[in-house]
Amino acid sequence: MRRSRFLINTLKETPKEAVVVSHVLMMRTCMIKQLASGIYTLMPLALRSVRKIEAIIREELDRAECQELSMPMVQPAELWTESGRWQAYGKELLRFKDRKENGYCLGPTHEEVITDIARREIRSYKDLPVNLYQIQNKFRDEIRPRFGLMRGREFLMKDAYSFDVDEETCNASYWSMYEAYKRIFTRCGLTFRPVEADSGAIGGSFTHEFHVLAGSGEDEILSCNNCDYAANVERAELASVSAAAAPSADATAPQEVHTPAKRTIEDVAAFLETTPDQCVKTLVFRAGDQIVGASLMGHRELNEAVLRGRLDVAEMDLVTDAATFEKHGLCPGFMGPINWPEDVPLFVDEEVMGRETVVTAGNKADYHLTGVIPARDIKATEVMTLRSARAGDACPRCNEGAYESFRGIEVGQVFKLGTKYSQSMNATYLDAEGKEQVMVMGCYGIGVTRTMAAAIEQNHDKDGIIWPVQIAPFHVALLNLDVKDDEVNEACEAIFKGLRSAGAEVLIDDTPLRPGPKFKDADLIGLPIQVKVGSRSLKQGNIEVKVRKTGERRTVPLAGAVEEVLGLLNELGWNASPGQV
RNA sequence: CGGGGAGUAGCGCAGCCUGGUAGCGCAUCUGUUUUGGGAACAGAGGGUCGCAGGUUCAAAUCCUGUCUCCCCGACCA
Repeated sequence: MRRSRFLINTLKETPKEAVVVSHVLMMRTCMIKQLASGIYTLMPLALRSVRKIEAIIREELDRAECQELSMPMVQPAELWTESGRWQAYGKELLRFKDRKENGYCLGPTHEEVITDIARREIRSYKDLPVNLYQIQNKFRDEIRPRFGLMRGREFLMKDAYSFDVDEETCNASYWSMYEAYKRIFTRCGLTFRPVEADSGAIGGSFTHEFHVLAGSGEDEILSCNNCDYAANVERAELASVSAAAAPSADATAPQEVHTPAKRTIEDVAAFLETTPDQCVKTLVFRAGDQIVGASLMGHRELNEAVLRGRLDVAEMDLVTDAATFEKHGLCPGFMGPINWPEDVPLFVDEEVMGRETVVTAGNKADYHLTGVIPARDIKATEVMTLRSARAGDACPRCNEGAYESFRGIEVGQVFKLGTKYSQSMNATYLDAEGKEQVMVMGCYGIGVTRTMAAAIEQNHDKDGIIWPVQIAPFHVALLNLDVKDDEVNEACEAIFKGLRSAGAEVLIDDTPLRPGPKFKDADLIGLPIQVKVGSRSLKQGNIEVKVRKTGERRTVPLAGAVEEVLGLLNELGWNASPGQV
């Protein structure tokens, strides 16, 4: 493709609405154009990369014996009423009516449609298992679309659905997809982690999320450095802490210490010449119409979701108003589990009870207590796991490793659905005894456009994108530095044809710009290999090759240029056969 | 939905307070000179100032309403 014929207007300046790197770089390279909030046109450059990702997905799913189909994006309300989601899905489901006043929605996902297909077409256990997938635009009316393609309202998704005769074969389908996903993201040239996730409302099932690791990721992931366990920090399990032994009868009582104006854990710890992990902090929340306290060690963060779940409330806020503190005799900045007001339930993290002695506040202005023995002194309404896991915590699975922390972008999820939809929509088959059975389902999603955004989040530098070769829009940027020089033009043409006949995709910069802007643009667009042909080095019979990722430059004879580039592309993983990954 | 910010040329911005009919940089087009890490000069095109009312002799500017976009939070496959 000739740059002079390719629709791409790069920007020197960053459009002000873009705040994350993938959004900025996609705007600057003319990959996407915003039409409305969370709704984008994929320009030719972006679409080429999307097609590469799709091709990898198709190859790997075909290998896993999945079948591609295409379902309508517009779906009738009746199907959603049948599954119960017309009510349950909420405002994220974009609904509308046709001229006959019939209800429709734009598909945010396709469980209803695929289950309808399955119940019509699959009648016998001999027809199972089946795995059907599509790659299609989805629409979800997100509360707050943001970050370009990272969280759009309309986005390209691969969604697959498996149907099995029972739990056991469903598990096999699930793990087959899990393995396919690992191959897909590996082949996309991405660094990722499969992460255990919470099955949420659908009890008894299991699910994994696939996260591309990137510092800008929205999710924090904890991963064991010894075994395979990895989980979103919100639901990472913790090794339980056993309570400390009861103290001897003659153990000393807590000592009251004057700590004027030392309100934060850091201040108190510093003042008392100790560390936050020796001090107990206590927070007070309003959950509905009740006030509750929560105590945990000072270096910990409270897992609010756990406390909300325990209290069975959807919302919970930190208490900040003086009136409430006063009403319960609480002293902000000096709240502790000792002398705790009886009318306020107090939940204490088990880690606190595992300590022999701790420092706490004493519910008295400007005073803390040292030498508090939790087993003797703290009267908890309930001891439970309130703390969030964090890097360094022992792994609860293997009991040998410790957690490491990563930031990740969720690009895929595999989910064992069980019979949620097959039950409600009556998707059944006849087993070998002629008895009617409910199919067992799984669903499997990959955010294709989000994967592309995540690839950029993970692979860029200050100059621009650094495309993994497998999903790069083109493989080579061929820069003609002197379009008025016939020899340079001929050399470019020869390299262009040579690379193309070897299967490499080349974007040849044949514009009459000066070399400087061409170099800047090539770095910005970030194709894996740059080939620079100019009259200066061509006089010596040479051209220059640069590897975008490493910055390495080689001067090579024109005659060997094509071979050199192909070699470098292969080193970068181009044409790696699927079996090698 | 709560809080904050912004809509003026394709992009980035100034002008608004103090009303007088729109400007700068980049980009685009023409020409000349340049040509290996975002060139210089000369010229040109392009904007109903988000939209609708109102005040006024006169509105980008003041007032009212409204729409859109972005950020933080809540929420979320």
